Amino acid sequence: MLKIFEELGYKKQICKECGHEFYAQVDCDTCGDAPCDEYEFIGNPATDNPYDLYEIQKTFREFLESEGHEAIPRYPILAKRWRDDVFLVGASIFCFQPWVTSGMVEPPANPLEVEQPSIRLNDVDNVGRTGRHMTCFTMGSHTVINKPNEMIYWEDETIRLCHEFFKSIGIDTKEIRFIKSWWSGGGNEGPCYEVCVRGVELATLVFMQYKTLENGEREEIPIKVVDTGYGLERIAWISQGTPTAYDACFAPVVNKLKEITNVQVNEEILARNAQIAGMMDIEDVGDIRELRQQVADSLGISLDEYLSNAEPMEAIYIIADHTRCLAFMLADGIIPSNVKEGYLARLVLRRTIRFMKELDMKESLSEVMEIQLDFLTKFYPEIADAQDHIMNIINLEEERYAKTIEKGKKTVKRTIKKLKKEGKTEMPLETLIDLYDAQGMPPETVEEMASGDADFEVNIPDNFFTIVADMHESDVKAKKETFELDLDETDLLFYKDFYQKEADAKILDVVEKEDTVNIILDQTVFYPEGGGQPSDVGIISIDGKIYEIEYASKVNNIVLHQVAVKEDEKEEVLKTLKAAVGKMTHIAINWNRRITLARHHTGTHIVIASARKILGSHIWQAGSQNGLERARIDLSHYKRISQEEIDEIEKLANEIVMQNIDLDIQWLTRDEAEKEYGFKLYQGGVVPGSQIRVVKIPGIDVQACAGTHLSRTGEVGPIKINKTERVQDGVERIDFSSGLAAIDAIQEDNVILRESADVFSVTNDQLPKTCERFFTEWKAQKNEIEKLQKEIAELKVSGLSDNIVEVNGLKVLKEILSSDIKELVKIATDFTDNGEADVVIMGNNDGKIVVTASSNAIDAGYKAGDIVKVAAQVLGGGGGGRPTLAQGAGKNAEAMPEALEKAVVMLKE
RNA sequence: GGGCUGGUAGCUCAGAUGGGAGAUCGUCGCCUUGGCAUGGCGGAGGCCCCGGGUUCAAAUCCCGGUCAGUCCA
Repeated sequence: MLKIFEELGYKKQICKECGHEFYAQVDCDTCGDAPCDEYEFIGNPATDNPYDLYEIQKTFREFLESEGHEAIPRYPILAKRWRDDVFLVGASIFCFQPWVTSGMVEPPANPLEVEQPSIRLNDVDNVGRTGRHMTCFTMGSHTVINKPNEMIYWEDETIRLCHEFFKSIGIDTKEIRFIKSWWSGGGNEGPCYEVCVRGVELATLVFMQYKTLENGEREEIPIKVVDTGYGLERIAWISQGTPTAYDACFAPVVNKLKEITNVQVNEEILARNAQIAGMMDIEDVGDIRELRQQVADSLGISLDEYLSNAEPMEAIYIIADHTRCLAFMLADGIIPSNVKEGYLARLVLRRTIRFMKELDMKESLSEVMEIQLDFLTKFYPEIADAQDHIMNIINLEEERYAKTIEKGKKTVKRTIKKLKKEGKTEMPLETLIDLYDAQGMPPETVEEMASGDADFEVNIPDNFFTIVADMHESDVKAKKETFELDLDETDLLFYKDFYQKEADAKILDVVEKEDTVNIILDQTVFYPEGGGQPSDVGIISIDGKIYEIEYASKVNNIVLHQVAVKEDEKEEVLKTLKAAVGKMTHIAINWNRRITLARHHTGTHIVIASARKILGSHIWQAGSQNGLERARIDLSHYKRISQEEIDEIEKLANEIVMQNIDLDIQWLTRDEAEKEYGFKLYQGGVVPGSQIRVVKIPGIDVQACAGTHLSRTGEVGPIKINKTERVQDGVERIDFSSGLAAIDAIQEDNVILRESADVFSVTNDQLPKTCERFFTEWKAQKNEIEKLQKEIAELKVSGLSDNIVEVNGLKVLKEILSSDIKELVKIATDFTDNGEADVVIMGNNDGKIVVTASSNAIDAGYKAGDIVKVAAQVLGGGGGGRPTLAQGAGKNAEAMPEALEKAVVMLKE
C-alpha cells in the first residue's frame, strides 16, 4: 500500500462483488464502480456547485497550474500528423507517443496539463442511448515524463493531486474509491488506479513503466510516464446530476434541437435509463435491446411505450454529439472520404443525417451544424477559423449522401421486385448484406422501404454489423524485416553541400542484403531513397577498378551503396570488395539525375504551396513521388480540382520559380521546429528522429524534409502540370514536370497536337472544330448507310420469292447473296415474319450464314440454330442462335453452295 | 491497402444462359380542340466507358485501364 493512502486516511479493501482491491476512507463492501455500485448522483449532484464542461476545464486547469503544472494547448485530433499507427487521438497520451514517451523529443512542458478532445468511435452505437457514451470527449490530464535521473513525481503525488482536485470541487472525499488495476496500450503498460465516485469512473491514473514485448512479457523502460485521464464530461455530469451527460455538457445545443423538433423529454425515463445503462457493459445491439427491456420493466411500461418516448430523445443526443465530433474532425483537417480517417468522418456525418431523418427534420445538416458551431466556437477559436471550410464540406457531403441513398433506394426497389418474382417473401440475409456492402444502404433503410409500399419482409439480425465485419477478415501485416548493422552513421555530404558531385571515402564494410552487394562508406555524396525521392546512382572506383552504384538505401542512418553486378560474378565481386574493406575509394554521382530529381523535389514544395493558396488552407500532402520525367503529389481535397484551378496553380507555381527565392534549410530539434511551425511541418508524412531538417522557401512554404533541394527556386525551371487524377475520394493527385522534363512534356503535347492536325491537314487551332465536324459527319453517314442497307434489302427481297421451294411441307428459301450479315438478317427475317417462307437459309461470299425459321418450321422440329450449325460445319466453322434466328460462319467461304445444300438436305430428312 | 457494385439514347434504366440495340420520360413533327390540359400516331437521337483477349459471332465471357459508388482495416 502506498504511503500517500495512509496519509490521506484511505484503507485497503476488497470488493465483495468483483474481488478487486481498492482504497477508500470509509469501510465499504463494494468497489464503487459499476456494476458493483449504482449511479447515485442523478438528481443528486456530488459537488458543491454545478460545473458546465468549460467551467470544469477551467477549474481543472487552474488547479493544476497552481500545483506547478504548465497548461499546453490541445493537439489536433488527427493523430496521423505525427504518428502513423493510428488515425485519431483517442486519449491525451496519444499526443506524446511515440516521440516524447520514448525520450527522443522533449515534452512541450513537464509536468504538463492539457484538456485534450479525444475521439473514440468503437462504441458509436451506444452514443445517445446510455447517457454516458460520446464519440468525442475531453480528457483532462496531468502528465509527467520522468527521465532516468530526474523523477518529477510518481504515484504518491499523482494520487494526492487527484484527491485534492476532487476535494477542491466539493466532492466528499469519503465517496472517492481508488481501484487498483493494470493498464496496457500502444505497446506500453503499467499499474493504474481507476477513480470512482458514486458508481461512475471519473479518472484513470496510469503509471506507465513497461514496454510490452512480442512474446507478451514486459521490459522496464527508462522513461516512466505518469499518464492521467480525467473524464471531464463525466465530472461535469456528476456536478449537475442531470439525467444524462449530454444534458450536462452541451445543453444549449440539445435545447435548440428540442425546440426545432418539438421533441418532448421525459426526464424520469432518461434518468432510469442512464442508471441502468451504467450497470451494463454494452457491446452490441442485442445489449441495447436488453437495456431497453429492463428500463421499460422497471418503469412498469411496455417496451413500445418506452421506445416511442426514448427514441426521439436519443436521436437528439446523437445529433448533438455527432456534430460536435464532426466539428473537431473537419476543423482539424480530416476530409471525408471512402478510406482511412476520412471514412470515419463520413461515417459520423452520415449517421447524423440518418437520425435527422428519423426525427423528420427538414433542416439541412449545415443548419444543424450551425447550432453546434455557435456553441463550440465560443470555446475553440480554431473551429471558428475553419467555419467556412466546414460548411463547404458539410453541404457537399450532404448532397453526396442524398445521391447515394437515392441510388440505393432504386436498387432496393429493383431487388425486391426481382425477389418477389422468384416467389420469395423475405429478403435473404445475403442480399441485405450485399446492399449494405456494395451500395452503402443501411439495413434499417431497407427494412423501412420494404415494410412500406413494397410489403416485403426484412429481418435484421442483432449481430448484422458483426457479420459484415467478419466477412472482411483482416490480412496479417507482413512483418518488417529487421536488418541490423553495427557501424557508425554515414556522414551525409549532400546535406553540407548539395552541389558536391564526388568525394573520397573509406570502405567500412561490404554486406549482402536480399541478394544484393552493398558497400558501406564513412561518408557519401549518394542520396539514399526516401521521402518520395529516388536514390542517386553513380560510380565507385576501388584500386583503379570502377564499379557502378545502381541504388542507395538507408538503414537507420547508414547508407548502403548497391553495386550493379551480374549474378554469375557476384561471388567474385563480393570477395574482391570484402578484401578492400578499410581502403580509400573515390565516388561520384550521376549529376544529371540528381539535379533533375532535385528540380522535381523543390518543385513539389512549390506546387503544394501554390495549391494551398488556390484551393484553401485545408490542403495537405498525402504522399509524393519524384521521378526523372515527372513528379506526383497527392493532396487532400474534398472535390475534383477543376481545369481553371489547375491553370491558376500552374501559373502561381511558375511565378514562385521566377521570384528566384533563396531556400533556407536548417536542422532543428523536434520541439523547436514544432514550436515555431506547428504540425504543418509534417506534410510529407511522419518524420522520425529528434533532429528535423526544415526546408523553408521563405514566405511560401515550410516542411520537414530530408530530400535534396536546390538553393534557389529559379533553378527549378518551368513547371508544367500534366494531369490530375482522383486517387481516392478526398485525395487528388497532381502530376507535373519541371525543368527540361517540363519542356519535354510540352513538346510531347505539341507533337500529339501537330500529328492530329496533320491527319486533317488543318492548323492546330482548327483541330477541335474539324474533329467535331468529322465526328458528326461520320455519325450521319453511318446512319445513312444503315438506311440504305435496309432499302437494298427490301429491293433484293422482291425478286427472291420466286425461288421458294417446298421441302417436306415447308416453304424453303435458299440463297447466296453479296450482302453483309446485317443485311442478310433483315432479308431473312422479312420472309419468315410475313409468312412467305418457313425456313430461310442465306449465305454470302464472306462465309457468313443466316438462318431464320417460322413457327411452322419450329413446330415441325426445325430450329434455326440447329440448321445453321450443320451448314457452318461444312465451312469449317460454327454457329448458333435462337430457334427463330441464327447465324454462323466459317473460313471456307467457297464451300457455301454445299453448305446451304446440306442444310436443305437436313430439312428433307 | 484489401474487397464488392456499376458505366447502354438528353434523363432514369431493361437487355436470362454470347447470336436481330430496347422501354419510360423528355425532345421534334402530324392528328384531335375555338384555345389549353390531355389523348392518338410517327420521327430523330447510341464509338453499348476505353484498350486487349477468347469465339464463326461480344453490350453480354476473360484480362488490363478509367470514371463513379460503397464496405472493411
